[in-house]
Amino acid sequence: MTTIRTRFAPSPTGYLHIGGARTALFSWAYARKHGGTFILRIEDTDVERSTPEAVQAILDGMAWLNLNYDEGPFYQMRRMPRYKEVIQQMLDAGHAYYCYTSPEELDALRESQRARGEKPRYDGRWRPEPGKVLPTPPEGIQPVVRFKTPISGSTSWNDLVKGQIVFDNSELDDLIIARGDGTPTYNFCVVVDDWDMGITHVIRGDDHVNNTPRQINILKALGATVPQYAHLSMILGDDGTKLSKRHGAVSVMQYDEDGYLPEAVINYLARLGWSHGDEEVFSVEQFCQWFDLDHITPSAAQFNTEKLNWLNNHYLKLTDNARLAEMVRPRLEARGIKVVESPALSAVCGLYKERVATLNELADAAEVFYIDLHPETALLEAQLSAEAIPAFHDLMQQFSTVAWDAASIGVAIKEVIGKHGLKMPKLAMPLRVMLTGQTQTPSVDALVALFTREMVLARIEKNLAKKTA
RNA sequence: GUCCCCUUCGUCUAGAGGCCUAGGACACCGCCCUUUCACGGCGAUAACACGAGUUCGAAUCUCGUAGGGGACGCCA
Repeated sequence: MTTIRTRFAPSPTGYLHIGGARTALFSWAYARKHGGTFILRIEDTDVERSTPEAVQAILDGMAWLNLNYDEGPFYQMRRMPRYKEVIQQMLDAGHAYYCYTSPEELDALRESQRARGEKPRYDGRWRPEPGKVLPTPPEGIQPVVRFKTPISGSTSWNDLVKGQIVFDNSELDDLIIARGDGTPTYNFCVVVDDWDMGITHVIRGDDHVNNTPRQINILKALGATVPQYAHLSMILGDDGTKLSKRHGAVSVMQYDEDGYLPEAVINYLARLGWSHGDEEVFSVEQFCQWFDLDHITPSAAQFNTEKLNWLNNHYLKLTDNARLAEMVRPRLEARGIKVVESPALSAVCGLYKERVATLNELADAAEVFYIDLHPETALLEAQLSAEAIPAFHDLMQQFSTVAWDAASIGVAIKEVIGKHGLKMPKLAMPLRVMLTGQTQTPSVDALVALFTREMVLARIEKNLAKKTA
């Protein structure tokens, strides 16, 4: 029984987006599930568009999601000698040939084919055949190398996600495996790498389905073992359209930025296109145990931020307060807010984590504890009735001596409203506004207890003064 | 245009011929909890794209139609 070897092979032409992250996650999980090996391979043969920054962005994204690889990262640009060696072998074996057709001629060919309603494809004019007389190679043209695709028959494989897929070889043309300058092209590098690296399961995006028969044919020509393929359908944006810069095709690191927990993103992505019965919430460890290719949905899935938010809130509630504070602190500091020792940020996070979807919302909530707060006058006016003012003076009296815990504070508040014949909201609502500038807060006794006694007294006094002034 | 793929509640999905009067989750709506808003609890609305066929029986199998997506590069 051979061990499972999977790979994630992004091209470093941009950040790691959500679709790529899911592909990586599934490849990774499949290897983990079977005690196999997960390989990271950087497909950087497009010198024009590949950048070191993008490589770093991909590495960062994977690190954030905790998708660790066992081998690599391998860089295709460093494997040039190997590719050239194999190209020569194919040339020698008659599996490939030189083609002198210029890009301009190719364009013209494709255009005329399209005009006739045909599938644009190379017509095989330089393909050697028994008894066929080839044109004389023109001077001064660096030929490309084309793979000699079988002319008849069909190529098929049992896709582990989509089932049996068959392509007529007549649909495939002789693809270029080496450019005029001798550098190999994508489909060829993939084949050589998957072969050399002993990949057993190619788990990749749906957009590669059409490349698969070509790759299988090259693999066969090379006498290599054909791996198993699993093609994952794409992820659509929140609005059901293709992911793009405008909606959702953001870097996974954007989710970090936006205050999502990596475990929430992993859990969400795992459930997007894969299922284990009715299970919705599970750890990565659990996911790795359950993961299989049989339960991957073959159809495209629409990203749903609402559900991600729900999951994130779930994981936020599970996270201990100290860790939350460590994640919220830099977010507050980035806003220029100095987080002081008291009120304790961990306690603030503990009280508010029930009610927020993201770390940024947690930071929003925590902010009022550390700034010089000026509640909106109109809001205070609306909440603070004249009859409540004497009660607030009493409340300050009580607050200056009461034991500083939520229970005692609650008792003190009840005493005051009882004495003044007020309903709870008459006092609680303006108090919320004075302390936080908002009418929606956790229960008022717990809220008060979070602040220092001095802060509470100061905030009440300041707002009372404003009111009476 | 040609080839390939896809199609269950608004969304993610369960479902491998009878267990389906189609289940779960998010969202939405209602009720409860409550000192506001959340959280939580309970409940409701909501789907097998369409048409044929196979079968005693089809969301599940076959064919067709429609719609959607992908690919047709000296990009990956």
